[in-house]
Amino acid sequence: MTDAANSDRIRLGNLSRSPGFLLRLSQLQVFNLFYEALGHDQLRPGEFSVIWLISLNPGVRQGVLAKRLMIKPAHMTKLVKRLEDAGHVQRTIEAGDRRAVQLTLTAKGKRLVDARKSEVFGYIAHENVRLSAAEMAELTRLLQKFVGIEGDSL
Amino acid sequence: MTDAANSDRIRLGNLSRSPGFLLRLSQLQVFNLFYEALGHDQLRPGEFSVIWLISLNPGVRQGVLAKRLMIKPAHMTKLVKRLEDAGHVQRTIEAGDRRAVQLTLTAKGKRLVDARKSEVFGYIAHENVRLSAAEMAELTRLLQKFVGIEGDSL
DNA sequence: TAAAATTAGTTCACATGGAAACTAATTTCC
DNA sequence: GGAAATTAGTTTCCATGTGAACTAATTTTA
Repeated sequence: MTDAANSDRIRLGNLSRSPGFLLRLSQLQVFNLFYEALGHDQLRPGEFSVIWLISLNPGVRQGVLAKRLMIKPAHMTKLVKRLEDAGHVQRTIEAGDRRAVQLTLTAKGKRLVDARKSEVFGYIAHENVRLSAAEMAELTRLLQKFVGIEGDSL
Repeated sequence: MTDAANSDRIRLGNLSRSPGFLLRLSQLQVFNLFYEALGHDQLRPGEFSVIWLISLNPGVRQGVLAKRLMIKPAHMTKLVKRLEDAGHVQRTIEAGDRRAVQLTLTAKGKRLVDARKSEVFGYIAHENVRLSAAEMAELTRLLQKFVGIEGDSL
């Protein structure tokens, strides 16, 4: 039973140092924490990101949002449609350029952001995580640099 | 044109410090690097992980692999079937427990691992990345700790 | 030892996200 | 000013991955 075939402890070799693999595992773990904390309602991470950015940037074009969030335009169309159907987002054809769609929050959307923001930005409690507060801060700093986000709001 | 509605520079607020968001962006970036370096053949990250682990742990059960890689059993079935159809993996019903499936590499599978491993573990060149070698090492260390992988092979 | 519970894996139906082709509006370039 | 190119967004179809229900084999328990 100490044989690799039957043990749960398997050798990872270089995979245990592979950033891609570690990022994938990390993201799955964070997703699980998110859903434990916020899954009770239907709010999903991507959806909150979108309404959050609309609340900070009212009137933003959905293409600009897609680019910043690295969501493909085709997917963004569906995401925004869901948010519109749910009554959180208002779509407006831009006056100057009738191809473009401007996004704003409805009153309901604003209430949702307000009600959930503290949970959304606080669901990674240090009790649930193997890193200290200082390590978590350093991890965040390195990830920011890795993806090219430097300041607070850019 | 400096208005949020029309600018590509949008405010992120707290999202710019959200580990979940940063992990997602990081993973997309790493995926892109992987596909630039290795996309020419059909090898995908998940598939390589599987044959890599089989090469290090011959005879491993596919359920054990699924658990370690955080792949759902239903998906693992399809993944392994693809690898079997491609002639990389051999499935064997375990003698002692006929419910279980043991995985080993074929000669072709071994050749694939050997041929690609240096690329797979080296595609994140420091030229392509905003972090120094030391920062990359620290990021890797923190991610390992975050997901609970401590030593090399566990 | 027979019935109940658990475990390993599979199948099927669905959801999530992406690529390619498309429409409509705008800009560029003779 | 009109054809060609570009841009914003949408639609359609497909690949990837998951949940739930299922089969078969094994273990537990009364």
